[in-house]
Amino acid sequence: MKNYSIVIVEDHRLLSEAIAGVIDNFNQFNVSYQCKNGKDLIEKFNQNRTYPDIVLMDINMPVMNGIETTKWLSKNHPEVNVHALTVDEDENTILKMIQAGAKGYLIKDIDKKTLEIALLKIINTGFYHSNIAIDALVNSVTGKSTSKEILKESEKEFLKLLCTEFTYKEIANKMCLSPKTIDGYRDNLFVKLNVKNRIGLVMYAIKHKIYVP
Amino acid sequence: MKNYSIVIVEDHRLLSEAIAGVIDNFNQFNVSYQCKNGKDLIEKFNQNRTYPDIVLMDINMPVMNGIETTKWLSKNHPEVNVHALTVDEDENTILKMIQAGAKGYLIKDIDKKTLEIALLKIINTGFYHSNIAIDALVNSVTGKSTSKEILKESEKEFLKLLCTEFTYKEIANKMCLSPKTIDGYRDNLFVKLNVKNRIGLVMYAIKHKIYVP
DNA sequence: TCGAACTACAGGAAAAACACCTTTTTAAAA
DNA sequence: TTTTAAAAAGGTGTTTTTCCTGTAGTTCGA
Repeated sequence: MKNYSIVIVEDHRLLSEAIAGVIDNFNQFNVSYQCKNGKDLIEKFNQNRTYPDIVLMDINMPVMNGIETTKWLSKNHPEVNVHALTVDEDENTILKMIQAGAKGYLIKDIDKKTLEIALLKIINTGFYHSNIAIDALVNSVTGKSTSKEILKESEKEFLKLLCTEFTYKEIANKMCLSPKTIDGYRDNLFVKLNVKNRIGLVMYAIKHKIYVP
Repeated sequence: MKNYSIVIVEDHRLLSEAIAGVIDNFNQFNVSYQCKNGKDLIEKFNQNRTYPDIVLMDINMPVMNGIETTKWLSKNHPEVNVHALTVDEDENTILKMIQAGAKGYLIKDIDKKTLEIALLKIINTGFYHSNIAIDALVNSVTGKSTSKEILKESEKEFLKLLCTEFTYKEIANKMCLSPKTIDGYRDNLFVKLNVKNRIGLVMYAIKHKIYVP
């Protein structure tokens, strides 16, 4: 029976070690090494000449996050199975990871047995998705998707300012635009993001990590 | 050499099992059982007649959170060492846990070795705190504390509703109060929390985890 | 080169939010 | 029972936000 190697990319050390411990107990799998973030992973990849079968990737990390790292891996080591392992992300993040090349999406709220089954399925079929990821995919296909990449830079900039105590007039000033243009930005976003007022926009910005409180 | 028993209270199954795995490898410690939340813990405590030496407690959990559970333990089983084990909480939450009776505060970003050292220190001295907890304590003593317990329940309830797209009139309805009373609540909070508008209140609520997006 | 689509911007009106100040209720203390 | 303080509610006026509709300039592809 072949032994498959796994690399964990996760910034919380205890969690990382703990998951490694769980996986090392599976008899078909072993953890080669652990990385604190994407940059760390790239360094280790560049100095080793042997690559793992599966990379388990956290999404929120300092220095270099899961999405960027996954993109790098898809480009430079497409033979490696990247799988997201995270707590509770929104649909958008899940889709971004999948677009970036992740072959699967696991939520951390699974038990040992399920993790083992998931890893085996990844090896055999190339993918495994927790239900939440399936939902996101279905929604994106059926067009119910919350939003793909509809936001322009100026709108993101605007959303960030919305999350402060500035009035629209002040925001217009900061962005060097007429207050009436700002009105337009806002009204567009109301329709695009399907919210009724500024609070709705603020919540959107926070949930999608455009503004981090 | 005595063997100390530990109970883990943590809602994410994988994480919970993983930590349990790490701890079971320490030769002076073993995990008696794991609980999904505070309610679960109380049930297990009530049916067992033997209690653990240490309880490792997550703070954010559904059903019954870490603070409430810690209060219950301090009252009903003061001989049990409760220790918070969590990711990154604000000063307020740390202080609340300590007030509730937690003997220590560990951040999840520690490595295996440190966890073992921490557990030993807990057994021997009764406490262990990650640096972040020390900071919070020092700040609270030196009066720099962000905010103690200035908010009443009704105000927290109001803050939660503020974070939605409801208008003040609708909020008044939900709270069964006159819109004018709601105006008063808002104006009070503006002064108390030193913000200018609803956005400021929303940000306060989020930063202090009164509302979780 | 024509029009479709997009961006910046305006006017105006109605609704909601904000400010300030007063009065009534309620509940507890003296 | 009177006093007092806090909570709830009312009045009035200003500012900001929201909602419409509409125009001028630009870009870009057919």
